[in-house]
This record gives sequence, C-alpha cells and structure tokens, in this order.
Amino acid sequence: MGFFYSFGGVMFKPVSPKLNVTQMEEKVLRHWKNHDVFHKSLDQRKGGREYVFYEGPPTANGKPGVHHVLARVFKDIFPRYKTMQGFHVSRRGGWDTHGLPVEIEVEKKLGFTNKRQIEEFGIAKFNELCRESAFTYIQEWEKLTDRIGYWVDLETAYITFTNQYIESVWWILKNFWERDLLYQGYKVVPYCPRCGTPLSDHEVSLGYRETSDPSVFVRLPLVDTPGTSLLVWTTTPWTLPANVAVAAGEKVDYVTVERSMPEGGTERLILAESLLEKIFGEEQVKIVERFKGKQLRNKKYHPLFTFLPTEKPVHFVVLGDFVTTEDGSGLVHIAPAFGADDMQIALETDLPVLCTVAEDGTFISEVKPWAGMFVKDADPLITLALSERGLLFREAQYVHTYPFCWRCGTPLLYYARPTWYIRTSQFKDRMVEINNQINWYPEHIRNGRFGNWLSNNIDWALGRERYWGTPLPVWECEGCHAQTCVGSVEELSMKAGRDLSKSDLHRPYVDEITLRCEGCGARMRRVPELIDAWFDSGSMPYSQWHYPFENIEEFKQHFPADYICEGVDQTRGWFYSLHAISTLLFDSNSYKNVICLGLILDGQGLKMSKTRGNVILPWEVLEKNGADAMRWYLYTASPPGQERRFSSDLVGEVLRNFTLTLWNTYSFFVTYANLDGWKPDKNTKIEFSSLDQWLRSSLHALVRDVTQALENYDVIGATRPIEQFVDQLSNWYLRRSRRRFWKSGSDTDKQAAYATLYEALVTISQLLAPTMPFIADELYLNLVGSVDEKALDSVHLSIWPKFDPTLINEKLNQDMNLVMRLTSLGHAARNKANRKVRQPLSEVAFAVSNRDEEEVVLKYAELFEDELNVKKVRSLNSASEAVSYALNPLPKQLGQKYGNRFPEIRKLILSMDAEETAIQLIAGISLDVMINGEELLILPEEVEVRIQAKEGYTVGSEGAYLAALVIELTPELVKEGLAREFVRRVQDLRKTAELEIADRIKLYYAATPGLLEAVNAYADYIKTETLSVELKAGEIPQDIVSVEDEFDNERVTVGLKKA
RNA sequence: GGGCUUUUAGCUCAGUUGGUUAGAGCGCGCCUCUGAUAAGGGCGAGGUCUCAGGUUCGAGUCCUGAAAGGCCCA
Repeated sequence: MGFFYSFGGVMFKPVSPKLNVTQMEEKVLRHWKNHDVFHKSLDQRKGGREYVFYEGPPTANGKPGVHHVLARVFKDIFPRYKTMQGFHVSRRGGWDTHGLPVEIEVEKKLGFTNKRQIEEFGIAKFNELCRESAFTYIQEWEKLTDRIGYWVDLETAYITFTNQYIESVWWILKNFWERDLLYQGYKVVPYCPRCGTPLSDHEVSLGYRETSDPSVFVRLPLVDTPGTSLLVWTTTPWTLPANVAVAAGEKVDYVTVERSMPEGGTERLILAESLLEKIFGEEQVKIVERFKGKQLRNKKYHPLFTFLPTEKPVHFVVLGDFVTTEDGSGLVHIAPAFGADDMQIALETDLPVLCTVAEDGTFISEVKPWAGMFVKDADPLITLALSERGLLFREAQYVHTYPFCWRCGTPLLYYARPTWYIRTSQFKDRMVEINNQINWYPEHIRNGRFGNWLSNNIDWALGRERYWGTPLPVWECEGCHAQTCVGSVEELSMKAGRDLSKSDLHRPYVDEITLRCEGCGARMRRVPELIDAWFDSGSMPYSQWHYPFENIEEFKQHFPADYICEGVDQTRGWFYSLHAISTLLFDSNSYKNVICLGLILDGQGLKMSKTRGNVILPWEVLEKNGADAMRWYLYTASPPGQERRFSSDLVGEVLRNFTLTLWNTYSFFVTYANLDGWKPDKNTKIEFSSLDQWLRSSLHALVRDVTQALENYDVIGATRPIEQFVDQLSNWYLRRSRRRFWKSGSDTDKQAAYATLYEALVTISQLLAPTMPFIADELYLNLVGSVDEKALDSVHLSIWPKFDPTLINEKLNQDMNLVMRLTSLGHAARNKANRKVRQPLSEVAFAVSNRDEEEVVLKYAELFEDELNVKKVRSLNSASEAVSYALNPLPKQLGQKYGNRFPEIRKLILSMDAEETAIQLIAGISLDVMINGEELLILPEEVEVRIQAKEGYTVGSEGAYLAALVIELTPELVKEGLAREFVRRVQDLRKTAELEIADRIKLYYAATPGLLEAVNAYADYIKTETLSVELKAGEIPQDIVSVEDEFDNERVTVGLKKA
C-alpha cells in the first residue's frame, strides 16, 4: 500500500461498508418526496410518447398481503423502465369499492345473517357504511404502496363508487342495450340462498370445496312393466320433489338386470351396462336384456312425489346428450328448476318447471312434509321417506367438489331465476381473435387458460340482487311492462323531469326516481338489480376518465393499455371483464401486454391462508430486509407465472448475497476514490487493461441483454444477469484489481481502474432502477450527483443506458472464463497438496485444449502468478513433457456427423495408441479411419485430447483442462511464506486496533529464529504492505496494542502504534 | 371429469437445436483466503432428473401413457 495523494478533495459522500438498509431506503423515500421525483418523472416526459399502464383496482377493505406486494412490484417495473426510455407513463391508481365483499364485511360488523335485516336497517344507512368500509384500510394500502416504492398516482385514483364513474358505466350499458346485447332471461344460476343473490361464474369459482353429499340411488317403477324400475342417481335428494323426467343417453348401452332382494323375491332394474360392476360389485345379477338408450324414450314411470300439480305431460324418459356413464347409473333425474342441463332439456321437450324451493332456500308450503326447511337439511329426511316407501335402492356418502358461496360459505343451489345478461357469447369468435393479438406472459395463458375460457364463453350474468353497487339503469313500466335503459344523468333528469345532477346514483335514492312511460303513461320504476362489480372494474379504461362525458382526448391517448399485470386468478376476473367490454364496445383489445402472476405459497409450499395461519405480513419482511431485497426476490425467484414459495429467510438471502456485495463494491470505490481525490473526467484519455476491457465488455453485454429482456417483458432475464455481473465485478474484477487502487501515485493504470469501476457502478445503478429503485438511487445520487452540479435529482429521471457494441468482445469474455476456470483448478490442486495460498510455490503448468488457449495462459501469466501465488506459469503442451494423453471422441460433433456409425468410430478411436494419436491431433492433422471398408476423415476438433501429468505434480483437472503444481518447497519459498504470514498478523492487528486504512504505523516484534530471519529478509516488503515507517525487533513496548501467535512451528509477538 | 401448469441435490432454481461425468446458490462437514465484504475460494457428502413405455447410435431434453402437486373450470 502506498501514499495517497489528494488533489481534488473528497468528492463523494463517504460510504460505510456497513449498510442499514431500512435507514437507507427511508432516506431515499424522503428524497423522492422532498424533490417530488415521481411527478418530475412524469412532467419531464410530457409530450413524449405515451406508455399506457392500467391499475387493476384493489379493494381496500382488507389489509394488503404479500401477494399484493408481488403484483405491485411487477406493475412498477415497466413504467419505471419506460420512463427512463423517454416515455410519458401516467399511472392512475384505482379503488374497487362495490360488491358483495364490502357488503359482507358490513353485515358481519352489524351481525346480520340475511338480506331482510339489511332492509329493516335501511339501505341508505347500510350503503353509507359500505362506502366507509370500502376504504377501511386505505391508509395501510397507501403506506405499503409508498414503502415498497410502487409509483402510482393515488391522489387522482379513480373510485368506482363516484357518480362520474357510475355514469360512464351506464353509458356502456346503454350502448349494449341499444344494440340488444343486454337482456333479461331465466336461467339456472348458482345461487346463494343466504345472500339471496345469484353468483357470477368467477364468484362461484372462488368457492369450490371438497364436500361430502348424500349419494342416492332411487327406483322409479315403470308404468307399463310392473316389477321393473329405472335406477336413477342423484347427489341432491332435495331436488327429487321437483322431478319431471329421466334422461337417458341415446347411444348409451343399457341393460335390464334381475336380482334377488334381501327381503325376498326378485326385482328388475334398468341401468347403463358399463356401470354394472361399479354398482353391484360382487353381487350376482342376471342380465335379462340389452338395448340402446333410445328404446327407453317416452317410457312412463311412477312419480316419487306429486306435491305440485302439472298440466303438461310429465314423468317419462327423455334423451339428452349430456348423459354420461362415469358416475351414477346412466339415467339422470331431471328437475328443470335446479340444473342448467335440466332447464335446457325442459325447454326442448316442453316439460314443466316445478319450483319447489323459495328464494331463501327453504321448501315452499306445498312441499308439506318439509315446508320451511332449508333444502340441504331436508336431504336425510327425504331419503328416509323414500326408503320407507321401498323406493330407495342404495344410500352412501359421495365426496366431490361442490361450490359454496365464496364469502359466507353457504352451499350454493342451482336455481332458475330471472336475471340480466350480456350477450357475450355472440362475440365469442371476436373475443378469441382479439385475444390472439395480446402478448401473454406466460404465453400459454393465451391459448390455454384464457383462450379456453373465451371459446367456452357463455353470456355474462350481470344482475345482482344486492344493495351496494352500480345500479342497473333499466326502468320498467308498472302498467305495460315496457323497459327503457338510461345512459346518463342528463337523460335521467330529462325523463324524470327534474335536475338529478346532484343526486346520489346509488340505492335507495336511484330507486326513488320514477319515470313516465312513453307508451302507456303509467309509472316506470327501476328494476331491483345491481350489476356485477367485475363490470365496474372492466369499465375502468372508460370510466376512469368519465368517458365520453369528459376527457375524450385523454381516453383516446390511454386506450388500449400497453401493459397490465395481475394474479392468475384474474383470468376470469379482471382480464376477462376488460376484454369482454372492450370487444363488445369497440371491437378492440384493451391491453397489449399482460403479465399473469402465479400464486404465493409459504416457505413450505402451502397456500397462504388465514385459516392455516401461515400468512406472512409484508411489513415484517420490509422492516428486516428492506423493499429492494423483497422486490428482487420476487423478481428473480421463479418465472412470474409460476407459483412461488416465499419466506423472510429467502429475502434475507438476497440481502446477503446480492445487495451487500454490490454495496461493498460501491463502498470500496467511494473510499478509495475519496482518498485519491479521483473524479470522472470525460476528457482524460484512458488506457484500459485487459481486465478492464473484459469488465466493460461484460458490462455492455449486460446492458444489451437487460434492455432486450425488458423489451420482452422478461423479468427474470432483466434481473438474474445483473446478479451474476455484480458477482463477477466484486469477486473477480475487484479482487484482481485491489492492488491497482492501493498503489501509490496516480498513474494511468489506476485511472483506468477507477474509470472502469465507476462506469460499471453508475450503469448498474441505472439497470437496477426499475427493479431496486432505492439502492439504485442511493448509488446514483452519490456517484453522479456528487460530481455534477447539473445532475438530475434521481436515477429515475435519467435516460436508460445504451450499450456500445464495439466494446462487446466475445473472445475476451471467453478468454476470461478460461482464466477463471484454470485459476479454480489451480486452487483445487493447492488444496489437494495441502499448500495454503500464502505459501508461494515455484510453478504451475496448465493443460488446455488448443493453441489459442495456450496463448491465453501466457497472456494472463501475471494474473495467475498473483492469484495462485506461484513464481512461474507455463503451458503443459510441450512434447517433451512428462505427460500422458487420453482421447475423448466428442459425441456432439461425431454423433451428428456420422449418426449410427458413431459407436463404432468411438470404439476405434479409443483403441488407437493415445500418445501417438494425440500428438498427431495436437499438430492439427486429421485421422484416417476405416469403418466397414469405408474411409473416414476424423478432424482434430472432433476428438478432445486430455493431458495428464505423470509425476512430480499435484493436479486439479476438469475435462481437457488441468492445472499441475510443483509443490516442492525451497528454503527461499518457505522464508517468503513466513514473511507473508507475518504481514497477515500485522494486518489483523491494524484492523483490531481500528486504524484508518491510510494510517502509518511503527511496528515492534519478537520472533523465533526462523521467522526472525524471514522478517529480516523481507523487511522492505513487510514495511510497504503494512504501511510501517519502522520495523523493530526486540522488546514490545508496554503501552501499545500487541498480539501473540504461532504458525508453521514459529512463534511471534507483534505490537504496533500509530506513527 | 375437463383445461392449463409443475415435478431435476435437504431447500430455491438453471439446464441451449437431443451428445455420453446433469449444474448454480443456500444449508451441512472439512480446509483456506482477506485492510472492501454480513463476504470470497477449494474439497466433500447429497441425484433412480416422478414413474412406465416408445423414437434414436445416444433422452433430463422429443413422443405416448400414468402418478403426484397447484390453479382454473365442471
């Protein structure tokens, strides 16, 4: 170490190698706030090209969790990147405020269990509570959003409950209405009897659970063939009172079987042949007859129940193509009110619809034995009644997945109800076509999950019989039942004959507005339904701008989105609602690129859930490891679409391995640059060493790769390579360059080292800006801000780095890889020989696979000497060497060239004289071989020559590469080793004495004779290394720091004090 | 039951157009280096590449089937 000049004073803010991440990040947050950096990043790019991002609105009535952090940090990365690319990226936040989840929370708080209680309480008051509840945790959301560095404009966030938002939604609905895309229909829907509302498909999908239901086989005796019954299977006995028919598959094979009854006598049963074994198992039954399903058509049977009168023909066999023979008996009980297939077949064959169940899920009074009872509770009683009448064939429990209400947990009933629909199925093909223009990440979602969903599209069930949501703007005449749809507040005011611009568009106020029927003059009242809250969120491209009532230009500029990002659970949620609405409305996609994120699992790979108690709170992780590390982990851990395990420990690993490595490199740079008063100067001509050139080559390749990855929405490709680069920067470039920074003076080599390291650090800060926005800015502000008065306030305002292709040198990168590999083998050899690195050795010889690589060995000889602490480096390829050879016919080259002749060729080559052949190949001469009488020419590059050292060496080897060490020690080498051991003790002591790096010292020591001799011989070396102005043998003064140690059979006491 | 997806070391993940000794990081054991480092380096233990067939001179990789997990849908 030498003397430090200081010609420019301290340039950079000093950086401690110890990093307090939380403090650092909070400081950066304050900086952003004080300098209004986010808004500057927008203002600065005004007039630039727009890059459009849509925020999928969360509901703030629950606390944000790790999965929200995941989504938010993935949302953040591209807007930041595009801003640095010069785009203007407006980022409006949004809040989803309507819908059942909000209502449920309020109901819970009030202790309500059904809808009637809400009406008694008062819809106005109830909705007021919902309005508040929707924002219960908004501060928590804002705090977290801020802390993780997600830049989104929450001040102007759109809110779905505002009149303006609702008015835009109404405008869309009116558009649909006028095109006859909005209709009222009667369909069997999944229905929650507790919430009193049908559920949309995406809601149903949230509530599938494994459950045990009764599995009941019932006899339906045929009218014309006494003693023979249809065997029918159901898992919902409560639907049996509504039975009107039995469906058989036209082409299914059926049999009539005869069996003996336990109670005596025989009976005949009809069922699908393929289910015989499943139903009867071991039991012996006699097949009496075989026939196709169509022969059963119109066969009449005796009904199980006759609670409700019917005028239409009923209780006979119909044919349905939905009948399968996977479960049950192959004969399906038909209750049109309680099944979608059932309803369809009822329409086709004119069967009556028996509605035996009331809206609250209880039997109506006509179903006398069980009137008023919740239908699921009646299942066992119905089964018992059938059993008593001898109609029950078998009863068991059946475990299957069944939908439950996703909020309240009540089992859903499939139930025919009038409700409102959007004719999305009419646009199925367009939705599929337009979907093909969307870039999905991961790609398989497009034709997989999302594509399948679209091509099986059914009409969107829009109606919700609830209270807190966007009201369906349809008014119906009490007299002639004419209907009209209202598309704006102005239109409503006009029709109502009074100014409603200040009126709340929610229930109950909107229900109080009545219109006059243009046809019959009677009063028109609004229909009771609200709309699906997913329609709200899918309307955000339009409604966030109050389009088309205002901001028409703004809307046009921001449609469709360039980028959106949400969890995979949104496939049928937001991704669908956006897509469906824009397709119907404008025949357009509403987003061009979409990242679909996988689920977050806990450290054990289990789904995080409140009931399991394994939910990790984001704050714990943030406080311990900081936002950057958490972000980085989420980006790099696994591909975005994949489910990922998450634990605080895994984030901590990022901090230790990546953040701190980078930080220490940065701290090292700042420490030495300040000591040297170095600052970047564009006018200085710099002569880069080959190590510098290598680093710059890697750096520019890195910029190229990261940029390309970001252009392709490849987050892993934009992050993992940086990690690798930082590792090489720290553990190779810097390790190999340390002495260049220590040495005295300010020569050109030192300049080159500083310039290289500086360029690398500044560039990394920019490459990291989208992903690790905090540390990126911390580095940038000090490295660039400290030396340039005109510097920008933030890395996030800077322009994305461009790479210089002329600096990327693949050959150099390859060479350096070889050097690192050989070094590693050298260390391995040392290890094997049990020679620590501090002990100099006389020689290392490398074997490589070709001439070109031999040159590399010679070129980097000095580096090897230093790194491996040897006196001489040479190549092992000389013919006079004491080496042996082995041949390795390369399968890739030879196999591809010769196909199935490869094994023979391989055998032949291996049988040749290795020594002679190897020498020939090394000399670049091809081999002539005869295979089955055919002469083949084997090229030198098709056979790998492996060299092995015979004796006198300790080797480390891998493939064709080998490092051979001469491990014999001369007295001279031993002495030098001792001197280095001595230096090491002094350096340790300097450290424990907490001296500054540049402090001079006086050194005192006492040592055993061997060591004494070595220290004397290397006194100059020791003094330079340890910055000692004096080196005295003998007594150690009492008042100074000292240490005693033993090594290599020598003993030493060292003491030092500041000079 | 259907669709999509995953399965490689104790854990988290790579693995090129198929190429013969399947890698990295973490963790573990031993050794080592160090005046940037909470680090670094080396060695070792740890693998039936989920399984079964097939294609091929050659399969972790391609094909078929199965199993298990996950998500979505019935």
